Amino acid sequence: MDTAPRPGLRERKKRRTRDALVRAALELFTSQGYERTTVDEIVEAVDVSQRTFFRYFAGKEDAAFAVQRMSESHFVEAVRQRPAHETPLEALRNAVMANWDTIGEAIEAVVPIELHMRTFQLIESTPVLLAAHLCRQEGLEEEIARVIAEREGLDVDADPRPRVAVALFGGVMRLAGRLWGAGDDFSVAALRELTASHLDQVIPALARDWRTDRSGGVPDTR
Amino acid sequence: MDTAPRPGLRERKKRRTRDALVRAALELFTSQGYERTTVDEIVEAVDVSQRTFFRYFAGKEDAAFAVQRMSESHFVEAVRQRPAHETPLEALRNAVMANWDTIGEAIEAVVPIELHMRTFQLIESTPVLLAAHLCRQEGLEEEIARVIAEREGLDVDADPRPRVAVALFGGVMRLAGRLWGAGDDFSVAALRELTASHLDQVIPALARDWRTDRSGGVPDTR
DNA sequence: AGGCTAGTGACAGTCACTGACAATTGACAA
DNA sequence: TTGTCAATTGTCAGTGACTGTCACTAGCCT
Repeated sequence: MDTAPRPGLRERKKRRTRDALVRAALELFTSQGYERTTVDEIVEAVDVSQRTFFRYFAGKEDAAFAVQRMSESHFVEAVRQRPAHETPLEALRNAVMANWDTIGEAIEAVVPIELHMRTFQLIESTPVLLAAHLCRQEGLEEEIARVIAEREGLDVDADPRPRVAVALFGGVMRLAGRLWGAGDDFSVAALRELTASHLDQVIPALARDWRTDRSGGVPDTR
Repeated sequence: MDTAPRPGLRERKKRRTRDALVRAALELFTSQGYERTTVDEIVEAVDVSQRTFFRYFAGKEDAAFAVQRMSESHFVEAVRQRPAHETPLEALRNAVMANWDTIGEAIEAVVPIELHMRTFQLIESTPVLLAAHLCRQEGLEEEIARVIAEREGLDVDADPRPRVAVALFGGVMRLAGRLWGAGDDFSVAALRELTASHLDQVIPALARDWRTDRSGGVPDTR
């Protein structure tokens, strides 16, 4: 395993340009709004041609999700490496939590965490970005459903449970994210707390008897 | 209540133009692809100026969802009018089914049903449209969650169950839609069948004892 | 050193979308 | 019936995202 076999000057330069573009883009997006920021402004801040921007990113939108992508793939990996004795929802919950602790440095290498947090809110409050976010979210859920199915030795296409479990999980996560964005404490800790409390409210409810217990968080209500 | 107090020539003309634009747009989108269809092609087919198109629709995307919007608002109304004795998920299930029977004519007044079905597939297979679809879907779910909460006399913000139930329902619907699009029978009946069978598989599973019954469709699997 | 090639910039062009203003046309009253 | 008002529409010009092309620069490799 050679994770860093001397990147070479060219590679280093590319990455520096790319990171600079991401930083500039997020900084501008969060400070003056996504729509009100032009690609020209971004490339001017980094001093490269517009054409170069579009060689690094498929579009303006793509730049906004650059950091999210890191976090997401990191999360999938975290789920994959959860011990087999955990139930699916436990594994997912623990993976999110662990992710918050370990992803920090990787993000900070590109942009300040604080900027990443502001970007998160930006996405939630910008229709075009929210749409794109939900779409990639669905792709992520499909991927995770497959990981879960494999863990449990199930066939994703035959047994709907992995997908349902992941959809439920995703729904709760999204709800927590929305509430965090609507609140007034925009710290990482606050998001962590909120996520944890929501997950801890739902998971035990699913493990309990859903039929006789009416106070849990069960959808068979009347 | 006067639902049709003589629309007036002006109104009739507006509606005719709008419908023609929708028809032309969907026809072109489904036959040559959404991205590969320009607004100029659409307006040329109807023989109006491009500016007029953008006065009727917020964007190219907006035209693609014109019929969906009808169907959705019709569905919300259907849910609202379900008898109170049905459980939330029963009400949702029955509303979808009833919707398939009654929405037909309203759609046919604008575009052929068959075109609407092809549009559905188009949305599922076009990333930009899918993103927009998921976004508006989320909005719809929020609206329905409120309707359900009201039916059951609950507070949406205090009790998560309405939202969870609706999210679950939405997830199943989306899954059915995806499978239909991936299959080879593109008829309305096929989608109806698929939707029904999926719903009928999940709803009883939720009503049963989720803890002891391991074959249902329950997310607390191991 | 010198050739190879990836990465870049400059330029022109397409397409979605918008603001402004003028021309048209249905609505309605005198 | 006719004249006025207001809604609809067309024309024109402009912005901004995004793409293809081509020449050029700069790491890389022998």
